[in-house]
Amino acid sequence: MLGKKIGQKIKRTRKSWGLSQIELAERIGISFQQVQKYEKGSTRISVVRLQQIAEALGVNISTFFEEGRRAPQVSDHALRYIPGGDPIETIQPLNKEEMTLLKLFRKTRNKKIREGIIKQLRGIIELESQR
Amino acid sequence: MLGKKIGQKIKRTRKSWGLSQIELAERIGISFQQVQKYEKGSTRISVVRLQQIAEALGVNISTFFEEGRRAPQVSDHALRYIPGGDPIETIQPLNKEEMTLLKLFRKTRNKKIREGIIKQLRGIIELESQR
DNA sequence: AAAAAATACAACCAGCAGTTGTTAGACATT
DNA sequence: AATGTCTAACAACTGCTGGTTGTATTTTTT
Repeated sequence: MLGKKIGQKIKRTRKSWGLSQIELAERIGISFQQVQKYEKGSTRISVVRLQQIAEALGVNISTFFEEGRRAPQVSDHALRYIPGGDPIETIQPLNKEEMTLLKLFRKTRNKKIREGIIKQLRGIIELESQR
Repeated sequence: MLGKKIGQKIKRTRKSWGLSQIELAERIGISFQQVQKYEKGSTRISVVRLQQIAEALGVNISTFFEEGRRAPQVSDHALRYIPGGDPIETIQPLNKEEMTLLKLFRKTRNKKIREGIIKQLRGIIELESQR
């Protein structure tokens, strides 16, 4: 199944406004049959379409993504993310371990040694990635 | 242009994790050239795709919809708040070598090994300091 | 109970999502 | 400095599917 969940939410939201498929379709400039497919989940909805739909229904687009129940478990991956970082050069904020690493690395005056550390890491990753 | 905004955010998020287009593409099972198109905004991104991308990048999908909220500049804040994490000290911008180090370090999934690297650095510094 | 409106289902087609191929620059390794 | 590797931009091709129109069925209104 494709994004069926989202389709159901579209339908629900549409109905909550008392709109028909036809009316919604007109608002976003497509055929009502296509709206059917969205709601049924038989075709993929592009992001821009969903934005149009959200606008036509007067809701925030994130509405369609919110889970009924919230899974509080987030990857520590995600924990370190800061929304809307800067242009290209931005990096993820450093966690404590990474901070330690960086400080120590900066104290290492010898260039060869720093290069060695990096080389070593490369080797380790290569090993790890061998499955 | 199409959802260019979103493409830029994808690119930014990907880079912040030090991932290449290829790596991201592999994670979601498409060609890296297609990732390019997403980032450049030359093709529409379906919602399910964006969900895959969000998952591959370890961020919530709504991240990509939030309007131009920018992360505070590092230099402006002595401390940063990371949800669920410890406060983070401000750091100097990373040079290229440090950037490389960090990327590699982050790819090292084995905790023991990361700790080993740090331990090793401590030893080296100790050696260097006794002249 | 007939008309009208809303939804469902099917078949068709053009556009584009996704592919492969090539090229070029940046880094590493010898 | 020569060579290989990794990354990314761009072009050209193609199969799939997003979107269409047409028709049938259900639900609502009068």
